[in-house]
Amino acid sequence: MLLLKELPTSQSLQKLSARYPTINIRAVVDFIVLLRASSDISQALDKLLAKHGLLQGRWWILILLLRQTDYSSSPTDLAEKAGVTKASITGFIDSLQAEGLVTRVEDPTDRRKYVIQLTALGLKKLDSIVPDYNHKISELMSTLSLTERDQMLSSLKTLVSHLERLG
Amino acid sequence: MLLLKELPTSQSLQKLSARYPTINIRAVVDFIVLLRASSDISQALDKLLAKHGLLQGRWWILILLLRQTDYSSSPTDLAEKAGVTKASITGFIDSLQAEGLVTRVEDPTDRRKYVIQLTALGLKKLDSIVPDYNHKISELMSTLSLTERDQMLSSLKTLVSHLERLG
DNA sequence: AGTTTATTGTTAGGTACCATAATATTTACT
DNA sequence: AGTAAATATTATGGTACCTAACAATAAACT
Repeated sequence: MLLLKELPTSQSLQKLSARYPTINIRAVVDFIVLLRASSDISQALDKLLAKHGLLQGRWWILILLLRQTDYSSSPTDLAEKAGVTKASITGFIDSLQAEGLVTRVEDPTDRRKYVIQLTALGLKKLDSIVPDYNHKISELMSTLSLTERDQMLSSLKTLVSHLERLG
Repeated sequence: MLLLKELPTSQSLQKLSARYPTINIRAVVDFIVLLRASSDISQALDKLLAKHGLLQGRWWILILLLRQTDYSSSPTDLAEKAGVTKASITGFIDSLQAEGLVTRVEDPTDRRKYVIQLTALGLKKLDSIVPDYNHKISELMSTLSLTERDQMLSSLKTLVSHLERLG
């Protein structure tokens, strides 16, 4: 998603303030700095996954399967847990199946259903990524103390719980 | 971007820990909570903009133009400040121009160049959005004290400055 | 038992947001 | 004058979504 690299300068803020006198500059700047940082972190994760030949969509589907008993789940369940439509899940499954990382297994009790399951190859792939992923995430997060992390996450949760103020 | 709605449960974490004993659970959970919050905030902004008939890409281009003297800038400059390629900018400009929000003005001194400028309609559109946007962002951010915001942003900046640890 | 309703997953078609590579035009350099 | 560099666009393609319509099946109702 497009997001400005260039944060507002004091000059451009003065300009904005002149045209929109009621603006709360501090709030608007804080907000964009927050968005910018979030986006940078997400993009860094993209880059890490790309090194392992994965993209975010497929990655999170694999992680969801890893969490399940038998490493398997239904498309509907995956859709709910991933927060996308079933139609979107179909695409991800197609792509993962094409690489042999998951299979569609027919449900014996209900012929409408499929069980999506990690293959041995899929699990092997995760084994080759997750330890490295864990280590790097741990390295990154350890640049903050536990207290700082608590405070940061607590603030973020406060914001999230008030997001209806934007709508 | 796909991002899990479903955060890990203690059960799934135990499972993960069994398979990957070196995992730093706290770090991995903190990281996904951070991503989840960031994504929620970004999506809430999408929703706010959608109400005004805009999407993030076009919105940020308009904001960039608003910051410039004469509300105008070159495609190359916009590309740099937005952090996308010039080819991508061409698409955004096409779309904005189709709605009459910006114009392409030929540069009199260099016939390769165009100046992208907000139209009166574009400015009117911003005038109809920005005060509302400002007010809502201000409302949202005011759920945190200035100190909390400072701490949160400072922590985020620390993380961003160490992102090379992921790569 | 037969009909309607609901559920499951896929397909079809479309949009937004990006990238790379190739191209045309124009300017700058030597 | 000839080559190199810069500017913007087009062409092409990929990822990540969506909605709406569909086919198959199962469940509920009468």
